Amino acid sequence: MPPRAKPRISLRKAPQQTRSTQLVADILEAAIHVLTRDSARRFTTARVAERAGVSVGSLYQYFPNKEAILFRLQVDEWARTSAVLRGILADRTHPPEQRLRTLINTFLRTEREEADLRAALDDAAPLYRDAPEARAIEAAGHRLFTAFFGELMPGASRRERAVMADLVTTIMGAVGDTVTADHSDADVTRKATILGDMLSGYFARRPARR
Amino acid sequence: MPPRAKPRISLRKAPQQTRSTQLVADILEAAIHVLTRDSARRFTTARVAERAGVSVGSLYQYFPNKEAILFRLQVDEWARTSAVLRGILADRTHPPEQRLRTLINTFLRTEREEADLRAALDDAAPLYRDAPEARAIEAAGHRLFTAFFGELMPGASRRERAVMADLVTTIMGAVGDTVTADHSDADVTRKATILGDMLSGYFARRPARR
DNA sequence: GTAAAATACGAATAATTCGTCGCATTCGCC
DNA sequence: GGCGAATGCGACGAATTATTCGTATTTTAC
Repeated sequence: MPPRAKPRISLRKAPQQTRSTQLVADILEAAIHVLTRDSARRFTTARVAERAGVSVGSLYQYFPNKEAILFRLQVDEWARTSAVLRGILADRTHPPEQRLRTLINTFLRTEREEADLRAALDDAAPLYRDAPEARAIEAAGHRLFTAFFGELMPGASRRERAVMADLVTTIMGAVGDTVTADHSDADVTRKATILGDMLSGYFARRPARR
Repeated sequence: MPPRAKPRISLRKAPQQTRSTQLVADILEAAIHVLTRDSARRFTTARVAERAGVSVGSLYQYFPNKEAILFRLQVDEWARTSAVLRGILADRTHPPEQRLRTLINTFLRTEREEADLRAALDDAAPLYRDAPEARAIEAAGHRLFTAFFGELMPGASRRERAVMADLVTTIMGAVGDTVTADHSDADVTRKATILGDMLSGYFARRPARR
């Protein structure tokens, strides 16, 4: 296979004046609108530009391609979420298990709020997922958990912690994806509780080594 | 919203003569090839037809649209998998917990074998997922587990079992998705063991009622 | 052998798509 | 007020797409 030119996905140039800053903001807002009201399939530069009240040309001034817009939304989303999670995990005034439960609960609630956007972004994922910038985000999430598992799994090897971080990330992400806007508070709590029982139960009784 | 015309996704007409049966088979095989070698994004009726050594027109004789091909692949895949799982769960000569562990192990190994196709089908999912025929498959999987959980969670309400079936289906699916072709046997076993510990541990110590 | 049904073909069509380019307008600053 | 840089415009080119339809070929039934 020929060494494919990886598509750039970062901003083409940074907006300098206020009007262009606003323009970028408008585009992102419009992008969310198109993505959720229409669908990932109908996510089109023309549609986004029109909704934003901006011309396609202007859009391409700041975003090198369609994928870059999606990626930017994903970055912003992850920034919001990870800030919250990081705060919970770092709060050493509570024992690790409790922090884990709080994290699950908070995470699921966050996911419910952004359910529509998340679902659409997931559908569009194949478009931006392969970019190197996207990998960096995954890695960041992974590190977040791996560090925390140092507390939950005393004596575990780095490799063991990494495997667990992998698994927990996967599980939480998947369960988070099932939480839609029409889940009631009780539904979310139920799922969070079960998941909390499952994980903390596992950590408590974890076989010494295998 | 106008009552959208749902896209048909079933076969347009059944092949009758042997040559047409072969043609459909060729198309499906070619579809797998295109999906895995290329990608969901490049999955095109023209490309599939060319690879199958068949004309586009012939393709449309039997498949009403592109989505129908993808859906058919998904149906076949699920038929293979569910048959195996059903067999494991139904074998009452082993205790439920052991069956659960066997199921997880077998499932993950199955997933590894078909990893490429599965990943591509997942990417293409937005195209066929919303069809009513597709919902039926999900429901079938759900019933499979709900029934089994009657054994694992004696005394649990139907609703409780349904929630668990939901959760377990989600978790297994997600973990299965992480298993790629380059996972070693040891890797798969490790994941299966952890998942088995987690789930069966939970079932064993499940709080009486909440 | 022949007629009808089934099957196969593939060029043509109609829609969409992304991304660019040359030019017009506005801003920041002296 | 005026000048260069930043910004904004939107028609347009080039490419890809799904799907149809009129016609040609093959099979089946009698």
